[in-house]
Amino acid sequence: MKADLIKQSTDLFVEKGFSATSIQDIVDTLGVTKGSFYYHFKSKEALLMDIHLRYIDDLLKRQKAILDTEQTHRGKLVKVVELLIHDIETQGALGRVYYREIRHLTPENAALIKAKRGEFRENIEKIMEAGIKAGEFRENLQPKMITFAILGVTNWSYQWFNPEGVLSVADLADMYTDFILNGIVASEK
Amino acid sequence: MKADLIKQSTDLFVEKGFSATSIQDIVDTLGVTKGSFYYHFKSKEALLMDIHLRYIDDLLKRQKAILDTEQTHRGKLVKVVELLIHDIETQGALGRVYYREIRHLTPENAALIKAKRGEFRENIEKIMEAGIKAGEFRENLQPKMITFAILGVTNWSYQWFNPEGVLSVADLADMYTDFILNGIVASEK
Amino acid sequence: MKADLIKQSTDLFVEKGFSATSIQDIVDTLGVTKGSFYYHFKSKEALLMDIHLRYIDDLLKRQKAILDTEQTHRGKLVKVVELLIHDIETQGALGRVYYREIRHLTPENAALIKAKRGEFRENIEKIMEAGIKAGEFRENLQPKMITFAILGVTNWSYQWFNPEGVLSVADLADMYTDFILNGIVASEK
Amino acid sequence: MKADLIKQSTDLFVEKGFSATSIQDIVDTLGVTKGSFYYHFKSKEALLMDIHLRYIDDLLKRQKAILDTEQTHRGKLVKVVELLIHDIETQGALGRVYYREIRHLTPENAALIKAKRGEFRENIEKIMEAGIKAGEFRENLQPKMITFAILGVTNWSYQWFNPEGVLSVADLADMYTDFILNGIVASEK
DNA sequence: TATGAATGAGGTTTCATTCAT
DNA sequence: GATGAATGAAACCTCATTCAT
Repeated sequence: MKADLIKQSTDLFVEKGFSATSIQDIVDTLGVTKGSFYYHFKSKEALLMDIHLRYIDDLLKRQKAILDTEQTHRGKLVKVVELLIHDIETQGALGRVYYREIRHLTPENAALIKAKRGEFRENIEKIMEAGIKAGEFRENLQPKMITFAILGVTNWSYQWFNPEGVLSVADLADMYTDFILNGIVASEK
Repeated sequence: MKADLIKQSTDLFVEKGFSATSIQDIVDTLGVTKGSFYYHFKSKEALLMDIHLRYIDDLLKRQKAILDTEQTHRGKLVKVVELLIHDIETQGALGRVYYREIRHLTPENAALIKAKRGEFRENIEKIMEAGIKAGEFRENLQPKMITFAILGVTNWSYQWFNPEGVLSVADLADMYTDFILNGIVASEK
Repeated sequence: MKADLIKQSTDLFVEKGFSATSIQDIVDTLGVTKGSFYYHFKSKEALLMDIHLRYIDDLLKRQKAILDTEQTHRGKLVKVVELLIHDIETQGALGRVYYREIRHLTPENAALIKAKRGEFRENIEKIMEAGIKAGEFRENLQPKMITFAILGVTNWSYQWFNPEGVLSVADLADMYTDFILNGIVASEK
Repeated sequence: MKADLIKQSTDLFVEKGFSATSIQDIVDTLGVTKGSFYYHFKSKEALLMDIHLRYIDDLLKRQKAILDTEQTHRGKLVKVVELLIHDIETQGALGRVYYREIRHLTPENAALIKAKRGEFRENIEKIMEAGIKAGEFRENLQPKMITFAILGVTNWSYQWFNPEGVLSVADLADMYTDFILNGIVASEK
C-alpha cells in the first residue's frame, strides 16, 4: 500500500507537478481514502522526501558499483552516463520530479538531498580530474564545469526523451557518450 | 506597474514555483492589492503566458538575427550557444520558469509555446544538418538528438550557474562551445 | 494499563485540554496503540466520564467522613476547605479538568456529574445554615452564595498554586481558612 | 463585520469552548463564509488573542480609573471587586473564555496576556500591602495569597452566576465585598 | 486605476472510531 | 488483550477570482 502510494504519487508528480497534485488526486487513483495516506506518510512533504531519498540513494549505490568495477576513467564515465540515461526507461521520468520539486522540501531535507547530489556530482568530477591527469581527457578542461555540462546532456533527456519511440535508450546512450567524448567537429585529416 | 508585476512574479516563480506562489505573494512584495493585479491580468495563467511569450519571442528574434548575420555553420552554432548562456546574466533565472512551469498553461497556450520552442530547436537542427552536409560537423551525428544534447548543456546551466561567481558568463560560454565542438577525449598525436 | 491510561490522559487534559488532546497523544506517551485504548474505553468521552466519576465520588466519600467526624460547624467547614486544598497536592491539577471539561460529556453524563457536584455543594450549604442557626457564623449571610464564594477561594487555587513552591499546601489551607472565617478588615480595638 | 465575528465567536467560545467551536460554527451563525473570516483574522488563534487583548486592556483601564479616583484602600478594593462582578452582566461570561482558553494562544501571545494579568493582580496586591501598612487591613495577611483568594471569589462567579436570576449583580457584589472584608465568623461581643 | 471586502472551492491535515488478525 | 491498517467526517486554512466603490 505504501509502495502503491509512492508509485502513484510519483507518476502524478511527474505529470502535474508536486504543488498541483493534491492528496485527493493521489488517493483517488488508488481508490483509498486520505486518512489512509496520512497513516503511511506524516505529510505530503514527507512523501516527497521519501521519493527523493530512494532515488538518490539508489543512484549513489549504482554509481559506486561502477566506480569499483570499471578500470579506465573513460570506462567509468561512459558507464555513469549510461546509468543516468537508462534510468529514463526503468524509473520513468522520476528524474523530472527529482530535479524540479526539491524546492518543496523543508530546508533541512533539501540540504540533505543537495549534499547527496553533490556527492554524486563530485564523483564524476573526480573521474574527470583523474582522467585529465592520466592523459585520457584533454588537459585544458575544468572538471567542475565539464561535469555540469555532462549532467546537462543526460538530465535534459528526462524532459523530452521517449524510450518507446524509434530510438532506443541504448542508442541514445551510445550517441551521447560519443558526443561527450568527441564533440561534433569533423576532424581534419 | 504591469512591468513591475511581471518582474516580481517572475522572481517569485523562479524561487518558489508557479503553484506555490500566490497572487497575494506577488502583490505584497509590491505593496499593491489584488484588485490591481486583476486590472492588468485576466488571470494568473495569463500572467504566466505573458512571461512565456515575451521570453520565447525575444529568443526567436535574437536567434534569427544570428542566423542572418553569421556565415559559417560553426559560427552560427557558437553564437546561439552564447545567446542562451548569456541570458542567465541578463534574464536572471527566467529560463527556469520557462521550462518548469509550462505545465500550468492552458492546453492551447501550452501548444503555442511548444510550437515556438520547436521552431527555436529546429533552427538549431538545421544548422546541424547543414553543417554535417558541408563537412563542418562529423558525419555520423543525428541532428535532432545532438540538438537536444546541446540544449541540455546550455539549459542545465540555469540550474546551477551563478553569474556573479568566480567564472564569468563569457568564460562559461567559451568553455561550453569548446566542449560541444571538441568533446573531452585527448587527441592522439 | 487502564489505570495508566487514566493517569496519562488526565495529565494531558490538564495541560492541553480535552479537545486538544488526541487519543494518539495519550497512547503515544504510553507506547501503546489506539486499538488498545478502545479495548479499555468505549470512547474518549467515556474516559472523561470515568475521570469525573472517580474524582467526585472520592470527594463525596471524604466529605462524608468529615461530616460524620467533626463536631462543630466551624470544624466541619475548616476540614472541607482543607480537603479541597490538599487535593492540589495529591491529585495534581485534576480539579482543573474537572471544572473545565464537563462541557464535553454527553448531556446525560453531565447531568449526573452536576447532580453530584450539587450534592457536594449542598453539604457545605448545610454546614453554613446550621452554623448560622447555632450562632457560630454571622446572621446576615446567604448560605448558597457564601458557599460559592468559599468554593471560589479553594477551586481557584488549582489555577495558580504550586505545591512545590515556597508555601506549603498546609500553609495555604491555614491562610485560607483564616481568610474565610475572619475576612481581611482589621478589628477596631 | 469584524465586530460581529468577535461577538459571535465569543458567545460560542463561552458555550462550547475554543477547541470545540469550529470556524464553520462561527460563520454559520452570521451567514457568511469562511473566506470572509480569514479576511479579517489571520487565524483562529489570532481571533482568540484579539478577544483576550480587548478584555484585559479594558479591565486594566477601568482598574486604573478606580485606583486614581478612590481615596481609601478599602474603597479601592471594594470598587475593583465590583468591577469584576459587574462584568458578568456587561460582558456576558466572557471571563470564562478569558481564563479557560489562554492555553490555546501561542506561547508568545500567552506570555503577553499573562503579563497583563499579572499587572492587574499586582495592582490588587499593592492595595493589600498599602492597606495593611495603613492599618486598614489585618496585619498577618499575605498580600499575594489573599489577592488570589479574592480573585477566586470573583472569578468563580463567572462559572455559575446568572445575572438574570433572583439575585442582582449589585446584590452579589455587596455580599462578596462584605464576605471579603469580614469573613463569616460571628464576632463575639 | 486601484481598493477592500467577500466568495466558494478545494487544499492539507487531524482525529475518533472500527475491525480483522 | 493488543495491533496495525483503514475510514470518513470534519478541522483549519489558502487562494484565484469578483465586484461595488
